[in-house]
Amino acid sequence: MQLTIGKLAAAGGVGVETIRYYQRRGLMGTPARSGGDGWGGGIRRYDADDVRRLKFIRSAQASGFTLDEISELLALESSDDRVQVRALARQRIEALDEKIAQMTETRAALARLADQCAASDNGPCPILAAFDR
Amino acid sequence: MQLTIGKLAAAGGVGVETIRYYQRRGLMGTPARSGGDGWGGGIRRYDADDVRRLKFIRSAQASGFTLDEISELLALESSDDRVQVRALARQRIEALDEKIAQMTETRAALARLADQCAASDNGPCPILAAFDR
DNA sequence: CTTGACTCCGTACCATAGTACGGAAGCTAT
DNA sequence: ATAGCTTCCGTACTATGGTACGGAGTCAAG
Repeated sequence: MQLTIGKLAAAGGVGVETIRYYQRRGLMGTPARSGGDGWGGGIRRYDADDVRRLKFIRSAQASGFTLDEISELLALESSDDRVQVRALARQRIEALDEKIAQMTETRAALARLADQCAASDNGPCPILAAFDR
Repeated sequence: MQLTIGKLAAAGGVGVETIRYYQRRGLMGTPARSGGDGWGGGIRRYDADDVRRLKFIRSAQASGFTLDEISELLALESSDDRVQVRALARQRIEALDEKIAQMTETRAALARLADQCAASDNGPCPILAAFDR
């Protein structure tokens, strides 16, 4: 499978400029522009690994990791330091657990708000009160 | 309870500049600078409601809402439109549920990674593979 | 009644994560 | 072989959420 940057971007659901931005940030490599003969020349070609890498970046990002944190994670891909990898993974799991807990709390507060707002029929809905624990 | 902006900021765990930024954004009001006589004059005073509002902003923010979304939520505080309030609350709950699900998935992938990395003893840890569903 | 901390306000600057622009060169279908 | 889409690359601009700065005014304590 050989992809142009446009196809890669489409496969990952991002814009071409985003790929180029990730390359500048060092999150993705820039493949050699496979020279004049046979196939391609002047234009860079991407493969399934690049698609996987891109999808990884997007899902990590959707989970609240910054690009710097994702870089760190990706750097371990080519490292042999299993201790480091496990440590970082656990650290990130903890961070996620905290965020999930926070979100779950906010979710409960919003549910409370909707309930209280459905219950009474006069006066404004107690939005701030719903968040007072 | 009468607070200066500095105390309010401390109570909410933010910097003074952050409060002023929220005021500019319309997330918090700027109380009148209670004039020359009796108490205060030239300096604005805040109260417990402001602290509550500030804490609300911080927790909504920690749950991934943008300041614009928080504005929208806060605008309902003084509104009588219960239908609107409930609709918005439910919409936000759905958004949170999606984010929580995404994070839970990423958490599982990271746990998989830590496991696999602990299991085998040679070669690099399969970071990207751990995210291949 | 002065000193030193805090407030007020405008304006400028910062990091993060892109998005847009524009010219030159490459590729593809007719 | 040429029109027309893509790629390549540098540079510039955007939005979000602050943070910093500087000068003037205010307040509480000694």
